[in-house]
Amino acid sequence: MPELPEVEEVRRSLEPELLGVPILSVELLRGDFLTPPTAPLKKLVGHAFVRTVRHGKKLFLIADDGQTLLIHLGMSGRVDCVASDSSLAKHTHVRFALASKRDMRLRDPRRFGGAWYYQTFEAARVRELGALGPDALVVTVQHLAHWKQTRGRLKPRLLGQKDVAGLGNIYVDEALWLARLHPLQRVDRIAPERLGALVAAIRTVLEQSIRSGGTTLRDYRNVADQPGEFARQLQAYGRAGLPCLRCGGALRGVQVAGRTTVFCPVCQRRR
DNA sequence: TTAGGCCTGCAC
DNA sequence: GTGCAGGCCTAA
Repeated sequence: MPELPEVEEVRRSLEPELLGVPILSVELLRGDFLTPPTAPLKKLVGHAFVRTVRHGKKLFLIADDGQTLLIHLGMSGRVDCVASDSSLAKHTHVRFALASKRDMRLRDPRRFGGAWYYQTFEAARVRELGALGPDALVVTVQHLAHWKQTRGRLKPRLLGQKDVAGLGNIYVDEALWLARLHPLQRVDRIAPERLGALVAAIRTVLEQSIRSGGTTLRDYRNVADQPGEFARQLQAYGRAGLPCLRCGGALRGVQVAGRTTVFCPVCQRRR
């Protein structure tokens, strides 16, 4: 579900609900959703989150004393902001009651996501960002210049989060389609101008999706339970067999690194 | 580099 | 019932 645009929409829609509002109580309903499971969440009571930071698909909530909660939404995670007296939805794992008489609730049926507690934001960023590449919204050609000296295929590398952070299956396919690059293109053989096209396409696709509130295929919702509207603008993802909106040829569906992949065999030539 | 595992829900 | 799903980690 959530890739960079969806996490960004969650962040933006969460801020007005959360920032500066004192936390009245914290309830961990499912211990193994939190790392470490024994983290002193109660120490957040009396404090307020005052800042949010997103890097790739990771969302940091930073309290006024530095305590930091990292949220990763995995495949089915969501953050709900609802009245504190509203009934508890199934698969709600953490509940923050706020002085506004509203709750922030972390919910995740498949539990591929989770929450991580840190005493300080610095500790969180050291631990969480160490292995991540630059955020996909600000990645540049210079960041990818070292690809010339490395092996690997384009789509798996973009999904790996180490070169660029924030792309998942949907937006990789969209960006590759826009940049006219084949998903199995060797990264060391991408011409400089094609690399520029890739970086530009990544930014374009992500910014357009953010403007639409992200992509809702089925589950994704922002904190106010609103879906994203980018699904209708998808050019490649989910369109295998349908005509390419650029050349009219049939889009092809294949498996790449075990992931469903759609591309245009005419526009996206392998070099 | 690929396959499998982690989980649940949903379409078929 | 089977197969599949937007993520990501581990092991072979």
